[in-house]
Amino acid sequence: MTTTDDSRHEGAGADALALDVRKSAILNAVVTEYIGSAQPVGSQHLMDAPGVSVSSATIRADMAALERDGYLAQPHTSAGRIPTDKGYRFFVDHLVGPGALDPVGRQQVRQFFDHAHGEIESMLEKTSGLLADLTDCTAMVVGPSHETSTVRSVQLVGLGPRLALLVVVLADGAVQKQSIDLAEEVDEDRLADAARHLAAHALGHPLSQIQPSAPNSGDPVTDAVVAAAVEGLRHLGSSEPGDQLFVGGSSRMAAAFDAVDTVRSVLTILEQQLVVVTLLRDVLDRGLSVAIGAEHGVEPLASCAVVVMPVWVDGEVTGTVGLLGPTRMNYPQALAAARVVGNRLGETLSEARR
Amino acid sequence: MTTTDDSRHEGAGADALALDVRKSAILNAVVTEYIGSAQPVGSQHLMDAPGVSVSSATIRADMAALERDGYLAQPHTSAGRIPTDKGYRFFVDHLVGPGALDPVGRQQVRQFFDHAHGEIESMLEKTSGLLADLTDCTAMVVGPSHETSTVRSVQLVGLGPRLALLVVVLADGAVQKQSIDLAEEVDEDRLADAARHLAAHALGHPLSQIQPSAPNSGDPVTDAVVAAAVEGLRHLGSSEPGDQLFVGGSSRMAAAFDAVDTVRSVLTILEQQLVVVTLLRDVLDRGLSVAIGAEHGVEPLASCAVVVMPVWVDGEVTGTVGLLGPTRMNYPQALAAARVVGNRLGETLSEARR
DNA sequence: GTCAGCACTCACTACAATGGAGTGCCAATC
DNA sequence: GATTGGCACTCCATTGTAGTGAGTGCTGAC
Repeated sequence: MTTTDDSRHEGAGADALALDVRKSAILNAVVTEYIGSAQPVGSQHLMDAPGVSVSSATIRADMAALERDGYLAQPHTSAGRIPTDKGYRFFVDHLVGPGALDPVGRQQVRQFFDHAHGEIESMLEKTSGLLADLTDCTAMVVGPSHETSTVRSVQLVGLGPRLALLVVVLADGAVQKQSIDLAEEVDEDRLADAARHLAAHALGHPLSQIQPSAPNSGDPVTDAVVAAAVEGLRHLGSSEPGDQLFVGGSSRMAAAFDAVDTVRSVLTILEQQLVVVTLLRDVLDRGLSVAIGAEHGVEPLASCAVVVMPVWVDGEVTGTVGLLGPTRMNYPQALAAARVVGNRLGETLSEARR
Repeated sequence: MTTTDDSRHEGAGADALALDVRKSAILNAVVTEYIGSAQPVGSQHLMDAPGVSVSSATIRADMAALERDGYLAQPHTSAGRIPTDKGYRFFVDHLVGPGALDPVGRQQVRQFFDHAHGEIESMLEKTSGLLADLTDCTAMVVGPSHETSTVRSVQLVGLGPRLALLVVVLADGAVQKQSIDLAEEVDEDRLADAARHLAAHALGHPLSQIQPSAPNSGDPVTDAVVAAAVEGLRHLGSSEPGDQLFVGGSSRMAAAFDAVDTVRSVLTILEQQLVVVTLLRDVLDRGLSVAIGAEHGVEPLASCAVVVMPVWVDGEVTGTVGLLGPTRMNYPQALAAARVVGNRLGETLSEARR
């Protein structure tokens, strides 16, 4: 309870998170150093850190206090300190400024988005690669949800006597398809008829708000096709969003850990799209941009941290970019990269929409 | 040159690959044992192997000969033997019978394909997961190439005043899209006109054989749109096939090796779609179904083996299923699984096509 | 050709000794 | 009273030294 046994302390506010200026500087230095070296850092190495111009003995005392308060930990008695999850948390909350990307990275981002074009999926895929390159982390990009996007065109294409393909184009340029099994043979004219009825029923509505029953056309065969197609549309609208996740640079997880078991369990998680998408959404919903260690509640990722950034398209959050790395990841760099890429991605998508 | 110094030898054919019956049995046992245990196997453990009813001393002599001929290797002097790439090669060429999947696996495959439906991409994705589950290897599925598939429908959907989306449906059910930048504003009617002209020009032809120039319509604006769209069509036809690769179970690579470096380099390769697709095609083109170690010429995969199986759709090879594992992977199981899944996948795709 | 026996090799393990980085504590100092 | 140099202590990591055992190659007998 005596976290601030020092005279100079800044506003001992609601929670006991406030730290001595020097203790902050020490914590800052430990985290920064450990992020770089992955080795426990001792009091000697901190003497020439900025904001810490005291002897190693004093640093030791402060470090002992920081350990008591749960910000630092010791792998073993005669080792240096490493940050705990709580330590990282304080670091990202109080010690990491807004921060900008390094010039090389800025250049990379600019070049990428200047040449971004074509299909949205391949662009998102490439964006995940870019983020991974920038940060040396595994990157995740969740594509814009099409929930609110309205139907711009529907089409029925016959592929076989009893098989048709429903092709839907949404206002944001997404194309979705769904094969429709037909109860009986339907010729091209009937399909075209059905497509017209379908268009009248669905155009301008979001997929999720399409009414289950379409008005009758008078022709029972056409009506059956329309009914099947409406079912298909509704199915598209309710399908899980997992198919819009792009993971890039998963090999970087292997570079981040030296225990092959950890790598395996993390990769296993990354293969489960639903888990990843849910994780990112959860973190975002809790108003966080960083989730460290146990904070995100996915056990196999206990030694990982997640950085998320929403993607705004036309004033609405429709996508997410995320980074996954070890808890000792480079937070300032990761935050800056995620922010910049998320923003530029949002801008690019907004432009494409109009 | 005296690889067959024994009286019983089977047709000392073109190359000196023929081996003593007993030596074959020993090699077989070593490979089988090593695949299971990942430990060098010694002469003692082989005494009760099938086809080897001799003393350990005799086995030692044979193993020494097998080592001289390059089929086996010793990690160090006083260790057992492990197979070399050449040893594995002999194993798969001469010692692995056609082989069938275990009943549980067969059941899994049956169940999977009985319920396979819907979009082709998601089915291929899930197929890669199935193969990975069956074999505990990383699985790769290359989707049917759309090179020969004919255009079934083309459509132009306006997304903005100067932006249209070209949506193409191919006869095999594939949907491709390409955004088209328009030089000037074009209204819906003109787009529909252009789409009609486009359809007349392209319908029934494979994407790759669409002529660069379409007949004039009389209206210069429409013609400009058609020209841009034809350009888009041809671009789709010539685009690299990389986007049709699905990799499943990449986490299994982490379980296969205990050197984290190896895992990283293999994962890096798996992220390069073009490399993987080229690799699979190369192996197939050389008439092989297995490529071991250095045989496939991708250095970072030197400690890996690849199993490939073509996917026949309507009497034509249009896709590939592949497995990637350590050179000590379970070849009989992998071959059986790849064969069964490849066949069933081909059948399912053929059915969907008609 | 096969086999039992034997000497030999060499990774693996356990154990003690050493060095060093880092700590906590304390008395002296500013 | 916070800071500091000094000091004893802890414990990991490294090195050196057997001892063990699995496995081999060789040889002479059958």
